[in-house]
Amino acid sequence: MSQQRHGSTPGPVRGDGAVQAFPDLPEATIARLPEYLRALHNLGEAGADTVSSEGLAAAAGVNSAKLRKDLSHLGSYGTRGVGYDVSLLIEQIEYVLGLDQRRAVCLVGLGNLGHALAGYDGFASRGFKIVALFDADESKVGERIHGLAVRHISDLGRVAVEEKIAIGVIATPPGAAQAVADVLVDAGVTSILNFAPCVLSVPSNVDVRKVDLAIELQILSFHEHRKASLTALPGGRSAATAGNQEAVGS
Amino acid sequence: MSQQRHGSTPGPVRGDGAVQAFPDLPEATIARLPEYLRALHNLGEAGADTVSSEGLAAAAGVNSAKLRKDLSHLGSYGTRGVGYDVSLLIEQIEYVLGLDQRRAVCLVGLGNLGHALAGYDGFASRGFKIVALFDADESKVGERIHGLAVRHISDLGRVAVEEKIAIGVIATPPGAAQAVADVLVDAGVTSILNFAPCVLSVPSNVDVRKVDLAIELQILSFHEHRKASLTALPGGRSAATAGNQEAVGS
DNA sequence: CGCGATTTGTGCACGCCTTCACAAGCGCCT
DNA sequence: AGGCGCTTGTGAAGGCGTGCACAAATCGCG
Repeated sequence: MSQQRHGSTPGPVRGDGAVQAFPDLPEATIARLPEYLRALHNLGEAGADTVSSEGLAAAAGVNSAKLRKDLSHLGSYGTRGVGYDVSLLIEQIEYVLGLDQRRAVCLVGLGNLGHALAGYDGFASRGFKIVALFDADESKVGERIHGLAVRHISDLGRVAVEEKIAIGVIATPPGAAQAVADVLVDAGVTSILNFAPCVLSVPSNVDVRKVDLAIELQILSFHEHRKASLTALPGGRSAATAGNQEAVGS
Repeated sequence: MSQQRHGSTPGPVRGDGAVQAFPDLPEATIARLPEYLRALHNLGEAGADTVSSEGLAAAAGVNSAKLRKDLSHLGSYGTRGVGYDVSLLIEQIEYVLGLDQRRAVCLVGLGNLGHALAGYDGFASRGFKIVALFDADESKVGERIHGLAVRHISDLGRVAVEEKIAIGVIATPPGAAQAVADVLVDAGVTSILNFAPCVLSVPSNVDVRKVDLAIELQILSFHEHRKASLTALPGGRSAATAGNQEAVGS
């Protein structure tokens, strides 16, 4: 595979033919890279030229040691005594995440949530382009949402192949989600973002990420429950968690 | 503290006064409980009376050993040789998650996403009730969304106290999120669900969960990137000929 | 009543991730 | 040029979570 991002600076480049993609970035690291990226963009717009691991870690809400280890995993080079070059680091992370290539996204299910997702700025601004919308409801077909016409779900398979859809977003009711996933998989889609509250069965080469808004609330509810049962007890520190969330007292 | 769900079956009850809420459920377990709960509801509606750990694990998409360990953590008792009583387990999990108490939720920011969240069925169906909507845009104030009037954000603090808001949902642009969080915290809200793509600073007794749709896509993008670099190798499959090679179907 | 089939609950080992602490490296100032 | 302060990159330790494998327990049946 060619496609080395820029030949100028040294980096994790294998000069000898095979690039071997990415050795084995820890999943936890990958999940944090987008956060670093956003922080870096903010810093860049603020005029910063370089950042220390401490500064970037604070901006991203993580431990500085963790940040350094994450960046070291992807072979990124900062400069000791100085920090990281902001724009260089942005390039590197975007390359690792594959954001230098635009990926076509389709959205299936245009209920409440799907409607909002279709117009969500965050997608376009991060290099993702929604190229097709689908719904099973005939009455919705043809409707234009944020400049894109809704198609009937029976066209999903064909269009997904034609448009080289890379990522499918499922925002249907749970009952329809598995069928949609099957069609997407048949069409060669290998990444699915699932908003439907159900488990999807897919081949092992397909990645599925799930976002369930109700689950998030239930997790918060648990912590509320826990905290509430502690406030009854005496003692100052009512709900001192050994805690997950970062809590910069500022 | 009282509120022991049913005195009949033995459980994680401390007969001696202090109940001490929940010992220390692993965070990973807590995150899975809502998934189990949903699977249980499905099974219950399907007429199942009891479930084996194997069956429930399949329905929830996890390993059966993990499921058993999770349930054992909260002291739940199944019956060896039989399985778990569906309705009893539902009760237990709902109790642990604190879903037996209705928690008031407010939603701040009624853009694209906020609008959808206001009408999202998943909240109400899980026992959460959105009791107030806020936005900074004067032109939106007074508008009724799914039966609830939008109030101006300057009322947030007062209303949050009056309505005993337990959970605040932030769906504002990132620039406004921190200010909203500060107001919520001042009003005594100790749980925040943040959809804005930014880091929030809150006191350590406040729990923040973050949902960032763009991050999910970027993680998928990485895996696409990684997979794409492998398709160059033999056995590579082109999108067109992607036969549906079944994975573990149900 | 006893036995076998079945399923839960859990001790244990392994691997991943986080965190600390520090040596190595870089730039700047004198 | 040399030394000093600052920051990165990383070895090592500890904690957490996962999954295996099996003992304990319960039910049903002969």
